[in-house]
Amino acid sequence: MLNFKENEELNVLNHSCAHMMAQAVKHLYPQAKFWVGPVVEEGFYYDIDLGDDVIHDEDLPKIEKEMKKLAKDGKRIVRHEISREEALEQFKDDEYKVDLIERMPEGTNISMYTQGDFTDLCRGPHVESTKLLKNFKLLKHSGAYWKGDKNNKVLQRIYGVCLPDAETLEAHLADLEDAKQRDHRKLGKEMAMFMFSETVGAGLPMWLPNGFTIRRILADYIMDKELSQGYVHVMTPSVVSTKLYKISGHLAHYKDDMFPIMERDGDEYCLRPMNCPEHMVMYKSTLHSYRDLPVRIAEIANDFRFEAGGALTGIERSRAFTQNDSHIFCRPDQIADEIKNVTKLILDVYGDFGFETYSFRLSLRDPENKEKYFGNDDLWEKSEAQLREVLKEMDVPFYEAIGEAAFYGPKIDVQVRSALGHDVTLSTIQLDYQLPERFELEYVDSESNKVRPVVIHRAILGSLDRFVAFLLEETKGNLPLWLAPKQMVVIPVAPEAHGAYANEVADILRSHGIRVSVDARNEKLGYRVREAQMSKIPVELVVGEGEIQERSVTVRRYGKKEAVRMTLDEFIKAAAEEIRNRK
RNA sequence: GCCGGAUUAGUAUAGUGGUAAUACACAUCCAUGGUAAGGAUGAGCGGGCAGUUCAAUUCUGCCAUCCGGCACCA
Repeated sequence: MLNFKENEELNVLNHSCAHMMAQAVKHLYPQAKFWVGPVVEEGFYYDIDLGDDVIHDEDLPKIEKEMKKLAKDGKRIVRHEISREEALEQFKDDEYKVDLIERMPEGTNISMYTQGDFTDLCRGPHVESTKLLKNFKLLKHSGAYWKGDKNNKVLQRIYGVCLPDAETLEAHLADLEDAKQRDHRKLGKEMAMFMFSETVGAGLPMWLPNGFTIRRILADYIMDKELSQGYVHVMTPSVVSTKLYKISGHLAHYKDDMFPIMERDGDEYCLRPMNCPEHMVMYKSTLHSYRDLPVRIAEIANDFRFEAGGALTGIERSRAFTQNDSHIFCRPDQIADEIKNVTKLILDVYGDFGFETYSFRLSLRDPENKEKYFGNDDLWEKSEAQLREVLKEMDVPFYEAIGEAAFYGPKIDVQVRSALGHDVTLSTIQLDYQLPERFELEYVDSESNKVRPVVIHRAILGSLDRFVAFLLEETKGNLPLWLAPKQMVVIPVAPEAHGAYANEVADILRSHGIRVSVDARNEKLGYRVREAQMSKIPVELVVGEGEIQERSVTVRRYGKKEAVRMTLDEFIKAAAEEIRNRK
């Protein structure tokens, strides 16, 4: 997928196109005032104040038509500079421009770009003439809060892309269309993985047999990994007393994102939005020696968050989900090693799934906005430095993001891009000095002093839900053999004559733990083969006269045209090997 | 939550101010087969609540859900 921001040529082209779109909008909406029109990874947009007017779907073609005219007209795009004072005078009736100009240092000149009857202040650079801007498409529009603040006025935002020629534009639009085909919500429905129901409630997924099978495999997989790394697994309740969240501080900080509190017999309860506090209480229930640390408590845990309606996105972001969570209680001198181990585990797991496009993000506090966070400056700086140090030592490439920290501490997040281009967190490692303090956690050190441990929160698969969403989009629904809910189907050529052997083959495969079914319906062989291929079953085994004679099967893999006949024993050996190797 | 859009059978879509269509899936029957759709018949549909109208799936309002963004995302 193209990155319009990083590609220099596309960047200039799209920035110029944003100006041309603004010019077209000004022609159609003379009252329009313009905020900013930057280039982003997906193309360009412009934020526009249309007074009381708003953009509707049918307005985009009208704006496009006006833009075509401007591009055909081919006016030169001319740069000139004026002083800050002149600019303030010239734009004194435009509060948005005044806002932008006032941010420039006093005494500097401000550059302006003019094309025909339209002038905008802009740093540039731009293409020479609007005639280079013929191959564009307006993609979508939306309301967008001015300066990203929900208390501000909603501006009209229009998104578009501009490419150098018609062929690349067409190819890009086709790519966008392809991405929609891999949307996990579409695949999930087609493959009967999960469902939603208005009757059950918005954002509350129900896992169908196929989806549940994958979740079970994933849960087993990750718990086995964790066991091998010295974790222990626990289970804690989804409904808890609000006392717990009063201690943790979540009730003060997180209430708006929780389901409403329940009250009965004078006690208050809530659906947990996370399970950290329960693990704190569990840790605290016994006395710990410094020799016993780290204690790594893990849980496949259901959590509930009342996500804003507009945020719900299939199983990528829902209101009920299952975390692959763990809390590592350790001594300060163990932090670096523990974070390293978790990072290694993440890389190991991503390797098993063949993921290649992800990036590590060091999520830091926003120092401008300190009231959002617990704790003092020293601790924050120390924690952030510790995480940064580990990533550097491990030579893991990462970028830093200010304002993305948890309220209790900085994080290392692993970010992936969904089919529709959302940047989402899959795995996370969080360093926390706050909860141990609030829950007064302790261990006994070598001199018999009670000392506070540190907690590392971590999720490898993140939530099973989001992980499945990403897995479906990455594989386009063509799951590897070890994960496919239905791994194989046995198709007898003539059900009456060969059905018994088909059933025998299926039984033998099942005894090897393979998820298999027999399709002995009275349908033509071609029909059953087609159905097997369409439902993306990895392996299809056709058996008829010849196979019965040889005790063999004819194997055809999903998406392959050719079929290979091999003995049942050979086949089982190869298949078991493939599943064991998680291919 | 905010701005815009959408909601027609199990699924994907079409169409209309006079109660609705196509494909696949489903059911019954016939066909009994070697790698992507054998045939016939049948059943099944306008998110909810109001309003306008002789008449609403179609127009209007409210609600719900979904979609695209925005805001949010511990």
